[in-house]
Order: sequence, then structure tokens, then C-alpha cells
Amino acid sequence: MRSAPRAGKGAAAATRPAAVEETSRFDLGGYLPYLINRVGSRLAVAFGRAIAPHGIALQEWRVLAALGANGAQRLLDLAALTSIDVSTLSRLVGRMVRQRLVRRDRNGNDRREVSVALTPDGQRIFRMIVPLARRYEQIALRGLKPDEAARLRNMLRRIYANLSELPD
Amino acid sequence: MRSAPRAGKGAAAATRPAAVEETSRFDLGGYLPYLINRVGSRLAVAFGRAIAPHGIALQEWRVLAALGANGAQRLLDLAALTSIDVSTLSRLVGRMVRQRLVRRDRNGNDRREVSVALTPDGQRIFRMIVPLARRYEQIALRGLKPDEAARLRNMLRRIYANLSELPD
DNA sequence: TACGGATAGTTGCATTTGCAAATAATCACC
DNA sequence: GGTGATTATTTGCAAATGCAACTATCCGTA
Repeated sequence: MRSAPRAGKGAAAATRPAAVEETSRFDLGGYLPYLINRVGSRLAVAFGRAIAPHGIALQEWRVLAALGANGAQRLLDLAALTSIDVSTLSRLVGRMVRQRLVRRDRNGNDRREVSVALTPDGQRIFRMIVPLARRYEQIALRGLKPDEAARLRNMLRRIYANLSELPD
Repeated sequence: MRSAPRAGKGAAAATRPAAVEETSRFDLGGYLPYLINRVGSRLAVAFGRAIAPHGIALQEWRVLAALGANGAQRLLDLAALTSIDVSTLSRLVGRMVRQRLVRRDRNGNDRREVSVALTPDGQRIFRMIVPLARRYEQIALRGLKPDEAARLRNMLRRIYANLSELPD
């Protein structure tokens, strides 16, 4: 019965003398993008399952959360807010309109723009899921002191800002 | 010319008297899963583009990184290591075999298992990309002191452990 | 007012994804 | 040693994804 992924090369490498293989090995467990990605994935899978009984998919929750927290948005802003590609989002919003979760209106001033907003149904579901969201956040942060959590959030915001300066 | 997503409800809500709308609003910018997800996405998009010229997709890099850092793995362990679903990974590894990046052998002891390992070509590409990976990590961490970064990694590991305790 | 370029959103299309079912091999237990 | 449960991987299939091309609208300038 095996459980955790094992490290180390196969037997062949183990018999090789400890010559200077590489000046510095690549340590996955200390690699920030890896640490971020695995936490994000776990969180997404776990929370996605938690909200599935409400008939809401994770991406839909992300839209609801963005709109519920920040009010009506145009598609581009919503894409930035949710990290979802606009073309994907366009179709996702279409589905959510059919589910009566959001409304989509052409903007009067600039009729290229579309304004996406929660419907009453969307509001209701949003408010229903928020406590669940908070619960999962708490689970994630279990054992971290409040000021640690605050520092964590701060660092993530700084990192995001750093990445925002990258070309395109 | 507009750039950042705007907050706030529409004009209708703005005229509404400041009754107790909700005991506590949902603050997206302080919501950990949101902060994690946006950093993860940005990093993925930016780094994915950076390695594209090498003919390697992001998910392929994740496999290369896992194998390069931790040695040959069976599919299940590789899935855990990369946060990629096994069925997706099975096909991804198939492609990578065709690209001669990895080898896939049935395990002799337990012939249900498959062992995935880097080929020389895979090793070469892996070593080629590692410096890029380090560079992007540095960009992300720009302005964070080494001990801050260390604390960040630590917290992410603790959070991951917390999430690991969730049912299934 | 007409025109070229920019911006917002949608859609075509090929690829990727993930769940569930199928397959293959091992294990536990009698 | 045989049998049913368990484990590892693959595959069928429908849905989701993202790039590129397209449409519609707006903006600046002549």
C-alpha cells in the first residue's frame, strides 16, 4: 500500500557515484508557482464540489462573486475580475442569463458595451453561497493567526501587482 | 478611456438611502481564494507565453518539472504532483511520449502501474526552462524580503495541508 | 461628414478537459 | 487456489476552453 508520491531517481541513478550532478537542483516544493497552483487547484475542486448541489459551477460562482461584491460590470471588466477569458466569459454569461442568474444589457452611452448584473435570483444564490465561501476560506486559513493571514493577503496583492507590470 | 473595473452599484442603488443593506458586504479583494486564483492565473498565462517558443505548453512544463525535480513517477503520483486529473494526464503523457519528452513503461512488479520518466530530450528541455522558471518566480517575488517569501511558502504549505484534510 | 483606426463583444473551430465507464492487474480472505 | 473487492490506467463522450476572425460601435482628424 503506497500513498505519497516518492522522490528520488530510479535504482540506476542511486548506484551512480555522487558526482556533482547539478550545481543546484530544482526544488519543486519550494517553487512558488507550484505552491500557488496546488493550493488554487485544491481550493477550486473542493469548493466546486461544495456548491455543486446549488446547481452552480465554480466559474459561475466567480461571476456571481464579482458582481455581488462589486456591482454590475461590463464584460471586459468582469473578465479581468474573474481571470476568465472574454470569449469564454461571453458564453458563460449567456448560460447564466438563461439560468436567470444575471441580466445582460447593452449600455446606452456606448452601445458596444454590455453591462452584466445580478438578477434577484442571482442575488439570492450569491447570498446563499457567501457563507459557504467564508467557511472554506476559514478552513484554508486554519492555524494561521489573523496577522499572518493579513500578511499573506498583502503579499499576494503585491505579487499580483508585480505580475501586472509584465508586457501585455 | 476606461481601464480598471469599477465598483459600486448603478445609479438606482446610489440614490437609495443608506439603510442596513447587509450586515457585512462580501469583499472580493480580501477573499483568499480570489487572491490565490488571480495570481495563479496571471502566472500561468505569463509563464505559458514565455515557454511557448520552446514548443512546450504549460501543462507539459508541469509534468517536466515534477519529473525533473522528483524523478520518475507513476501516473497517479504525477497527477497528485501536478494537480492534473489522471485522465487528462494519461493523454498528456501520451502526447509527450510522441514528442519524445518522456518515456512510459509498465512497472515490472505491479503491471497495472506505469512509470513516467524524462527522456534525454526531456531532461534537456527541462534544464533549459528551469532558469526561466526561476526568473519568473523572482519577478513575482520582487520587493518581498527573503524571510517574507519564506513565510509565504510556509503558509501556502500549511494551507495545502489544511485542505488535504477535507473529505475526499 | 467621411474615413482609418481602435475598442467591445460574439462566434467558428480545433483542442483540452473531466466525469464515468471500461479494462487490466493485484490483493485479501476464505 | 479461487473469488470478489480494490487499485491503476485508459477511453468514450459531452462540455468547456482559448485563439483568431468577425461584427458593431465609437473616436479622432481632416
